[in-house]
Amino acid sequence: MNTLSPKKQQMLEREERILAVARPIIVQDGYHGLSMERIAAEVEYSKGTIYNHFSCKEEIIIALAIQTANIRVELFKRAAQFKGSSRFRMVAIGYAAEKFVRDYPDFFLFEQILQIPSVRSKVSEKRQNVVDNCEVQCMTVVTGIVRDAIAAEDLELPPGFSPEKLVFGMWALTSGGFTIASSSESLRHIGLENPFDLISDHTATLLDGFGWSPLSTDYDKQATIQRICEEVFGDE
Amino acid sequence: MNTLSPKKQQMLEREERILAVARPIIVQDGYHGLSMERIAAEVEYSKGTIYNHFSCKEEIIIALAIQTANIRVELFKRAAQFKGSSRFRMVAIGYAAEKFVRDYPDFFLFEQILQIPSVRSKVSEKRQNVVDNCEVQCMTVVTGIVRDAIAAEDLELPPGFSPEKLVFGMWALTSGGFTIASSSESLRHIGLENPFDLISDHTATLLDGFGWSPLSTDYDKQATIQRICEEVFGDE
DNA sequence: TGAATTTTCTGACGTCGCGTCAATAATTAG
DNA sequence: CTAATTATTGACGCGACGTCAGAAAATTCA
Repeated sequence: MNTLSPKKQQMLEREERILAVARPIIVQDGYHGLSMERIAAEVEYSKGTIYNHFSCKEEIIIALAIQTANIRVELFKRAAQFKGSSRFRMVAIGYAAEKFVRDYPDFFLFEQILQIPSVRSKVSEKRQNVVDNCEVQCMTVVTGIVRDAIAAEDLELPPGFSPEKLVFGMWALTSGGFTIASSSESLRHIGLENPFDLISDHTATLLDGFGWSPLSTDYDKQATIQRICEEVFGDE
Repeated sequence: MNTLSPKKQQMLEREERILAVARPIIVQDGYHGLSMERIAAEVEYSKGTIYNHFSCKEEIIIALAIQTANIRVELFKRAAQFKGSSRFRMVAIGYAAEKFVRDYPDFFLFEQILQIPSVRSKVSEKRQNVVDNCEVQCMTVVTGIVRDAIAAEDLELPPGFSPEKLVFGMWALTSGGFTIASSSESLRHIGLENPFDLISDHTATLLDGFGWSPLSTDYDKQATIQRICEEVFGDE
């Protein structure tokens, strides 16, 4: 079942090596610093061989994004399993999102690059679907928690307001927040530090706005996060 | 005072022409479709002359962004002057933001491109400051409304929670929302249409979460927006 | 084992876009 | 009207892209 033909095995290994070489290049020197020639030189294969694996550098970038996107899915799934009320599980998701951004800041760079239409149009539909699917998986996990909350009567959504809509808001707030935090200088102009805490405060307020109990005023956030760290992610 | 030397005048005019030519190119063919050669050909000047105005294509993109960013500042300033309670003025801002995205969708493309570090590093600090400053101006306008709300006792923020922090949340939510709406396919996967209404609902809920009165449950949103359209933007 | 065949790898090649700069044309000053 | 200054041009060198004919390696078969 997991036995691949040694041929394919070797192929995959080399693919990993190419990605491993490409990652620091793009992290350090950005989109324009990454070139097929440079990868070929560093990985010590010819350009043609690299092209056998990836048809352009954008394809490499999305492959890097996929590696990391899978990790996020895992983090979200783990967070969703936190033993506690729906609202606390939501806090766990927030923590997972934050942890992900902290641990894999590169991902945001890849995502930004891949958002550009003229970049996106160069990558295979297959890989695009994989990233999209990762995002959908994450959102599905969160939607599940929203449904659980409704079932448990921790939350009542306005008529016609689907769980997906709530998740959209959370997603917009967090991804927008992380994007601003990671890129915009306007933040410091305005005297804000600690964007992560801020985002977490805002998601809490938004959920309060929906009346998702227990409200953020009724539980000890610090203690909850403490528990999440220990029980879900095994951090101290 | 507004008399520029005819030299400079002519210079400016040509700059406008270059930008006017570049805009549709990048809108249609994206970042990679835009090249100095192509601009030169279409504007019927030589490449060298184009380079006299803009030192690279990224510089042209940011110039395009600046044109549009100024419009947003104007929209926000106008919205802030809506005669009504602080909460309604906030709704007006939301409407302005939405109107801006509707009327100038290109701006998001430019912003996305300019967010990429390796692109950003190619543009002059001067122009970067101009865009940053536009963003800061917008946020300052909004912050002013928050302060007014506090002064009028429509809103009480938690201790240590500055108006700027609230604005950050609004900004994250709307810009994140618009970004997802404009790019991600995940939306339709999940069955969401009308992202604009959704964003507006979420901002309302977030403000409700802060207890900014009148709460969204206590006023007629449709009617308010109607008034805003007429009184602030003169739309029917 | 060794020749034949298939597969994989290679780097030179044509192309394109960038940014420069010496030469040329236009403008202004004297 | 000429000299000096300023503006414009496009050819040039460079680097990256993506391709492909041929070299090298691996595999098959007698």
